[in-house]
Amino acid sequence: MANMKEIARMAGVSLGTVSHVLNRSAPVREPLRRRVEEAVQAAGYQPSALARGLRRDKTNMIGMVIPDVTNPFFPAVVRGAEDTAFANGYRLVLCNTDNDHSKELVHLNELRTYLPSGLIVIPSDFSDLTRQAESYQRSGAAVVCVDRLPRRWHGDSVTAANEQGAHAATRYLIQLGHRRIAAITGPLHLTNSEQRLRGFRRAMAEADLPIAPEYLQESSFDLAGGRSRALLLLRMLPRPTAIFGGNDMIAMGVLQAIRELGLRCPEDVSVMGFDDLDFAALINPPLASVLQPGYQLGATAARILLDRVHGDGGPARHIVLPTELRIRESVAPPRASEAGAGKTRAGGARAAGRTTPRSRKKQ
Amino acid sequence: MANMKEIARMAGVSLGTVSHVLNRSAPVREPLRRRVEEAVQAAGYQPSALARGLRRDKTNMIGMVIPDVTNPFFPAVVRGAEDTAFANGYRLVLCNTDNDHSKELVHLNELRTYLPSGLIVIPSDFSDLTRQAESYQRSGAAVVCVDRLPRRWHGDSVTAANEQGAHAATRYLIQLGHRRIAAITGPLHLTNSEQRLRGFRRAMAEADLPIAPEYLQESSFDLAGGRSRALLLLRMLPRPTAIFGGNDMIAMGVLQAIRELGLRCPEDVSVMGFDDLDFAALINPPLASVLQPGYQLGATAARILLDRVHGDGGPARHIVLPTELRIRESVAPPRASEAGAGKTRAGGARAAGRTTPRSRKKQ
DNA sequence: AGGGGAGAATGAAAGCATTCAATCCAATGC
DNA sequence: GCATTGGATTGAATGCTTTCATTCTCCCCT
Repeated sequence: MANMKEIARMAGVSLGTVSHVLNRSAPVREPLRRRVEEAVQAAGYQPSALARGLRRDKTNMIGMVIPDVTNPFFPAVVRGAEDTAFANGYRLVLCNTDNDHSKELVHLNELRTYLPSGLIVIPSDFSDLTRQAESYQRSGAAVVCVDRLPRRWHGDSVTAANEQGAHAATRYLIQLGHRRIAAITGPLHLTNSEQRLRGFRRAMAEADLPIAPEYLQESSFDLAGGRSRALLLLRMLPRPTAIFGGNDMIAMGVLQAIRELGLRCPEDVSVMGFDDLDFAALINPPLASVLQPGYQLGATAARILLDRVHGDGGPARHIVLPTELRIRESVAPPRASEAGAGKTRAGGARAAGRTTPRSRKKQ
Repeated sequence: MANMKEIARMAGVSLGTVSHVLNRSAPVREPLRRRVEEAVQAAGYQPSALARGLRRDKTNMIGMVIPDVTNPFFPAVVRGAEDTAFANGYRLVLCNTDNDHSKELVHLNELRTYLPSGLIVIPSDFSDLTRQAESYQRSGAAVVCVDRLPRRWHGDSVTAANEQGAHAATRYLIQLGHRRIAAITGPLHLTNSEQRLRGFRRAMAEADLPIAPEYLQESSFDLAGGRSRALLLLRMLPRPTAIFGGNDMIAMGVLQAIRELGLRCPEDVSVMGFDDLDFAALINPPLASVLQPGYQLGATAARILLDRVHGDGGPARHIVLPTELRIRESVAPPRASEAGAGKTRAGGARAAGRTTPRSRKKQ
């Protein structure tokens, strides 16, 4: 492919002029500009992204570092980021960390050599991002943190309203009449898990409901963890009438455990998830959940990053996107014999969440 | 960050020597080599990927062009490719085309300016990849096609055994005693859809079963399409006793339609999917499906690409990875009154597929 | 008509690593 | 002991674009 010198020769102008036409970095008078544009057309010339990046000390790449694309929640975040980046001429380099902070470190170090404009990171467990980000920022690259934060993070971040979401979900269960509500949280060293737990606790406290310590189980964010903790919970006496899962995978595990024990959802146990993954509405019974706007999370992170690239030097922004309760058939009032004494039967609760159909997958 | 000249100065050697130490491109005697390595350490030096790529006319990036990460089948492919690429020092630039060939074209053109080592592409509808790939290959970049092929594709490819998979699935339904089997295919301009249909037809032909034309429905690869086609099929008289979906999303739509009409699966209608997405085993009833090795698809594509980069100039490779039947509760023999006259009740059929638990998601 | 100045165009330098032809050295062979 | 050979080392050239100091034009004003 032709290079810029070639174009300059063809158009009979200097290198600088070609560059100025290409980048609008200086006014170029009509006749020259036209000649350059025609030469570019004729040669099918495209500037080398490498040479450009080398010279400018910055490329239009954005490093996207996430635990695992294969995890059903993350693709939406990636897609949101990619769309926004793409629309602005930026490209995403995708890195999976498997939640391993040493693998994350490798990616972070490697990525630097490409001089990306910035990084969008969903931190791994025990991430060292805070320190790494400093060196990026020193070299003018922006770093935005998404979904969960590493310890001591003070930079830009975009997260979901985990606490509110969990609070609303728990409150809904309480309004339905549940009193013995258990929770299976995700790993509590993750800020999002911890926030969800806090929301759960707050709702329970506000209703003056005690939380039996054994009703609080910590699990990994997966189906197996949810299932095993649910098996424990479901065998306790008295048995909880509702279980709040730290995410939808956990909730799926709960549903599985319920089936295995010959119990029924929602008749015997109500189940609430978190994330509202696509399949939540599709399973049987449809899973009530707290919608987390994955796409928006990614898109917003990219937006902030681009603002930084374009010179926004303001203080760190901490965007918290609203969550939304999606009520579905996996939650129902407890059996009459179980209903909280004196509690009304969730008169207004039904209005708290609406079920909106979602489906737009194509292959 | 320091550059190579700096390192050369620190180590008291020439630029060339530093380069040779870094790339093992020529032997360097111990004392010098040590001095260079120490200088690299001390300065925390990392070569600039941009300068390197510029000089070598090739970077260690791989363009990964897919329809949509958000589509549940693709993340596994991406992950397979990323793992293999990463293990060999390559990085993935992710591009979503939304199945739009003009968007694909934009990506393909843009990507070129990064001088990637190659491209892994799941072609969009009506992709112009065949032509684009030529120009890549001329410049020494490899292009590998995955999952489906654009028209007239003669380059490297990695696909699943779509025909065999569909054949095995259909044969299984037949062996269960079904005779009126309908199929809802994906878009038939996609090679994978078409191959699955061919497998379906072959199995039916081999059993001397006719296929009523109205039992063959074409749909988009999504839930809505599957649902609407299923509603048509389920209202036909005689009603099919089994429906084979072109992928799992379509099959999900079928299940939904069945429920809506007050029918039951598998008692009234058996349902078979294709892909074996993670949720297939988790829904109710668990969905029988044809496992497509998404991760392997991606990993193999990356493997081939790397071989090409390392100089494999052999003829185009067309890898076809085996699919595997996953029998689950969504399929069962038809009601006794429906069973094909003279057909045995699928004695050996049960052995044809085994259900293996799969779950390893973490967040 | 001459001087000044704004705007346009130029081209060399910079940014960084790789490669190759040339040089250097030591050891081997005769 | 000298020439030859092969391996080790060097440094200039290269790839491509952006930037900036400089030069050039042309117009306006006095």
